[in-house]
Amino acid sequence: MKQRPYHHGDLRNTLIETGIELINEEGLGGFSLRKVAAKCGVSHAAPYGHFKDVQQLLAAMGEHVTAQFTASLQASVEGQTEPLSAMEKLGTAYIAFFGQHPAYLPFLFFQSGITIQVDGGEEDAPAYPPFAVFRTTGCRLFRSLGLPPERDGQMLMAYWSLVHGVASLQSSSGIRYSGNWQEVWQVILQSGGTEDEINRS
Amino acid sequence: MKQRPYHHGDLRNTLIETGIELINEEGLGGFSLRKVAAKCGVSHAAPYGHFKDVQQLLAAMGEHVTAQFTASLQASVEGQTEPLSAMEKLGTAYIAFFGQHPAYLPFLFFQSGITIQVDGGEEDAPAYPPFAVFRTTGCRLFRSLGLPPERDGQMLMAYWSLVHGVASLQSSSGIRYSGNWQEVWQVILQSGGTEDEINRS
DNA sequence: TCTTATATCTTGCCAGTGTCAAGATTAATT
DNA sequence: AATTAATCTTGACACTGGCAAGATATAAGA
Repeated sequence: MKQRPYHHGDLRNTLIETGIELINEEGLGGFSLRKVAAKCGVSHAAPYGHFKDVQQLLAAMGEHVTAQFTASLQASVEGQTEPLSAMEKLGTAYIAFFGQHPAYLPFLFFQSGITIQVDGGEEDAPAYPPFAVFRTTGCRLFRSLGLPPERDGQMLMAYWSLVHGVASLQSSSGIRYSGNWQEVWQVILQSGGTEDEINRS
Repeated sequence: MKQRPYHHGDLRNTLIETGIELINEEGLGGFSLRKVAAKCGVSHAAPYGHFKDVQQLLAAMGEHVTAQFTASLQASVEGQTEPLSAMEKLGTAYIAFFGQHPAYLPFLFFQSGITIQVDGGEEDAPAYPPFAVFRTTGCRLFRSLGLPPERDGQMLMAYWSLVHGVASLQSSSGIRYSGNWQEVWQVILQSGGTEDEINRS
């Protein structure tokens, strides 16, 4: 039996992955730095060599999960030729992701210190990766529907907010809605396909 | 100087209100049972006479805040004769509430153990009070637009999800969207006003 | 009124948490 | 080989939620 060497070798990454495992197993409330350290077979203060804070570990975990989230969204639209179908698949994937990982929503959006940066006009900060998938897929749809590009921002934020709201309401509180969610967020997609006048201020 | 009597007199309610104050001052992360107790001028174990858990205190606080929330929504539609305008005002009030109390969204929807019960068809459990305002206001609008009542569920959940999503994205992560939010959630309201065919499954 | 019982609050304690400081151990560099 | 730097451990501190036992005030019964 070879016991672990004094130096772990790749503790930083192991902490991140083990921390994510812990959140999936015990939820966000069951997370603690000392549990993660113990799960890695390391003393309770070892993480402080790699993260100055518990918040910093959570932020690193958040980035890791966000990358998986982005990849999941990307995969959902890969190879979709029909723009409307792609947008629907994207919404489904968004909600399914948080349905399969109930702890991720409070974790990603309230605990991990990740900041969501949508295109802010003049400030050219890197966009929030999941939103970039929305923008790519959405703009493709809007062009195919002949919508003016000026409305892209509105439509994107509307669809994103709607999908995010569905995910939140489903994931957070034990919401019971007997209807079909898919029909719900198709409401907004149908709205884009019509030629309603937009002459209210 | 009259020091407080041994028996507080109304500790249960004071704990609830002081706990809400604490959350508003220090955020959800800064909340602790002992801080609340100290703020009430009472020992750290006194709350256990009124709540078996910290979760139970949080739940009671959540109900209290939910009541305020409901009142705020109700006030926003009071006296509104135009159905569309009422629905817009309702959405604005929903988002404004969490904009003014940034700590309430994670608190209400992830921490406090309140359960959100939407009309579940056969089970006649009490509906989530804020949603009841949505239903009243929404159905009034949908009737005035001549929409079939079968679509009420979809439309209500869509609008609620959208507004909730906007509130979440705004309140949770430091989201930066340079556009006009009001235009965003009008997208979905406009969708109801048209006669698009609904013959997709 | 005096005693008893009940509700309420306090003190003291425990395990668990995040965080820091000091020391121990190993890897890297010269 | 000797020194330096990186990494991990141990021990401590203040804070947290929760429990048990005792103190105190109110209510009820004689």
